[in-house]
Amino acid sequence: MERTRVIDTDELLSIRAAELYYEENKTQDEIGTLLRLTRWKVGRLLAQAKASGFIRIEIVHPRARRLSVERRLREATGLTDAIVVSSAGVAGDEELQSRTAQAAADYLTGLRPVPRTLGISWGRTLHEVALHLKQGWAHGVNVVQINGGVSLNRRAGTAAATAVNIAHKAAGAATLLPSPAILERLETKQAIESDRAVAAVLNLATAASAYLFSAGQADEFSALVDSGYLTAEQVAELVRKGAVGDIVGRYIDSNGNIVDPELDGRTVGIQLEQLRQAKTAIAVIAGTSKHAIARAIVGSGLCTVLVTDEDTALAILGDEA
Amino acid sequence: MERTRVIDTDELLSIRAAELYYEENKTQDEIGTLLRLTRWKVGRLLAQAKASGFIRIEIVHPRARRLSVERRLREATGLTDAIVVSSAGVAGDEELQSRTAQAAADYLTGLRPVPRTLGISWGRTLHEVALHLKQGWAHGVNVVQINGGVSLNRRAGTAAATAVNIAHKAAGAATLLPSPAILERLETKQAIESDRAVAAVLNLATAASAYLFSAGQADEFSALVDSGYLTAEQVAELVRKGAVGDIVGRYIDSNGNIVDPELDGRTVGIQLEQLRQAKTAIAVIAGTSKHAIARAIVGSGLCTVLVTDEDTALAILGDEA
DNA sequence: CGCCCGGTTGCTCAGATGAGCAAGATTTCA
DNA sequence: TGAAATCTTGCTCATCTGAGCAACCGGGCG
Repeated sequence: MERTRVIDTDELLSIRAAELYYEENKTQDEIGTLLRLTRWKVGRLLAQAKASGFIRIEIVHPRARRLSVERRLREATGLTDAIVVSSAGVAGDEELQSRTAQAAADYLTGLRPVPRTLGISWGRTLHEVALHLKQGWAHGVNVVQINGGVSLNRRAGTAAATAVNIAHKAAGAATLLPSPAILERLETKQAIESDRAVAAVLNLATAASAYLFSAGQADEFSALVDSGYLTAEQVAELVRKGAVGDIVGRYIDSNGNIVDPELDGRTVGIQLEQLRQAKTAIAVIAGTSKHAIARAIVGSGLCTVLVTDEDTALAILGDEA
Repeated sequence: MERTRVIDTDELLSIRAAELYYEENKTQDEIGTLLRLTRWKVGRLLAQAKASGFIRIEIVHPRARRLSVERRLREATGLTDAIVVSSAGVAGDEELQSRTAQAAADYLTGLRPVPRTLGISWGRTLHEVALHLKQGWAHGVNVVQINGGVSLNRRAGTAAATAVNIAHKAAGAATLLPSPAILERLETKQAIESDRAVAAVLNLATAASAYLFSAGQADEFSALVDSGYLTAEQVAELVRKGAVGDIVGRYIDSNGNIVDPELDGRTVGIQLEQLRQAKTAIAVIAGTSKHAIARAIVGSGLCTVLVTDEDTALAILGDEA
């Protein structure tokens, strides 16, 4: 900290002017009289104060977005769209996730063209997005799961419920993927994928007109560990190999590459290439623990649209301060 | 927390409008086109957003003051003047004290009429005020100490140095009060007060045209404990009797009354009545631990001017939130 | 069925503000 | 020192914005 920085007279004046302008809402003219300056000088001081960052304007509201950050994200990453919710005055990660989910629901509702088929993953975040969607948010959107996980999930049915909920609220049908997320043996996985019922769903998923998914961090709190697909040790091993998190059940490193091809081979769901080639792939990611995976996803083109919180967005932009 | 509060359409619109206005700085007209509203509606939405408190404007600068809080303080307490420094983006109490001391120095520099004799107390805060004063801040201001404490002070001379420093920078003379702050026996105190040298200083102090002083909290970290005048146990006992802190060495309760008349009788310095009757009595008080004593001082008319930090000011106003 | 009333909308108009320009002040460098 | 270069100042003018007003809308009530 530079304790002894020189503060020149104009800087002080600009602060006095700002106080009178923003706190006392006097006109620049009145301030001019008070400080014995012309009103033009006051205007310039004010502009200077803004430019130096002494004036901070925050919009404090759960639905507030950070348009300037969104713009920077779009420009820096080539995303089609970026939605960044403000974290001003937020207590914890939970509130942040809720706000982000709300924003994702809003985005989905306003999405044009309306997707005929929407491929979705499952998890806490997606579940919350479903909750925030309003009845009738669209008409005739069919929903299809893009990765396995229904049966083994501890709170059985959350994954299915998410898909059904989203479809129902859009007066469409839900198609579930009746398969575990990860199988123990490659042969089992190949067998299940060749099953007509499963193959049909995967084909539908591959042909979806838009995707909506979240991502998980790579640690012992991951949903895949929680659901019993992986042990904490297995995840720790993946981390050693460079994993930063998972997306549709597949663990990737910071460059967006599959970390463990063998494991990946046993994972049921669409391929990452599908997401990379999709015209609309919406990633919804919030919370401090997901900065790394968010960065990896955006950096490697796994989504075209990112819905996230301000801190995650700034982490992606490399703006730690 | 009300999670399910209804957010009406206008509220959401006003947030969108605010984002475009403050973050993207578009004109109200442009926003109107974007949101399919007339520019008047946009203006009203913006006004509504401000009125609802969704727009927060902060001036982030070490020298920034909170004029609105100052005004409220003046109105609520009848103070002649109130100076409140912003605590926006402040790390710890130390930074807060430094800012407040700076503000006190500024106030003193601008004080009119310039006092011929300035009565001051001593302590960490006053020392820092002295440091922040600029060479030549006034011409011919004489400084006189208003309470004892020179000799016993651990870092001997700080108290004296403060007075000398302030006087020197104003091309004036310093008069020191050559006495301990508190004496062990009443007789000793009476003896020392009747000594010609001491009596003369006290007379001068009583006749000062303005006073500048700080205050101490009542706990084991008090400067009087630190200097060896009182033990931690004695202070604890004072607290039991209702003490919230000390001012010019005298402990008062939340109503501004002397807590322990016996102890007070052994304390050397001007009487609190002197401060109450003074035309200009400037109190400089900063930090979370001093909220109670600040409140007591202001509430009981012990100062005409208060220089403090935002949190302390809000505590005095009863605005915890 | 018509009327009244609170609330909202679009507008006029005056005051507030920012962009751009030319004159004046200050610094820099030969 | 002198002159060029740069910065600062005060100004004009066009635009932006808020106050206040009249018209309008929707619903309750006689």
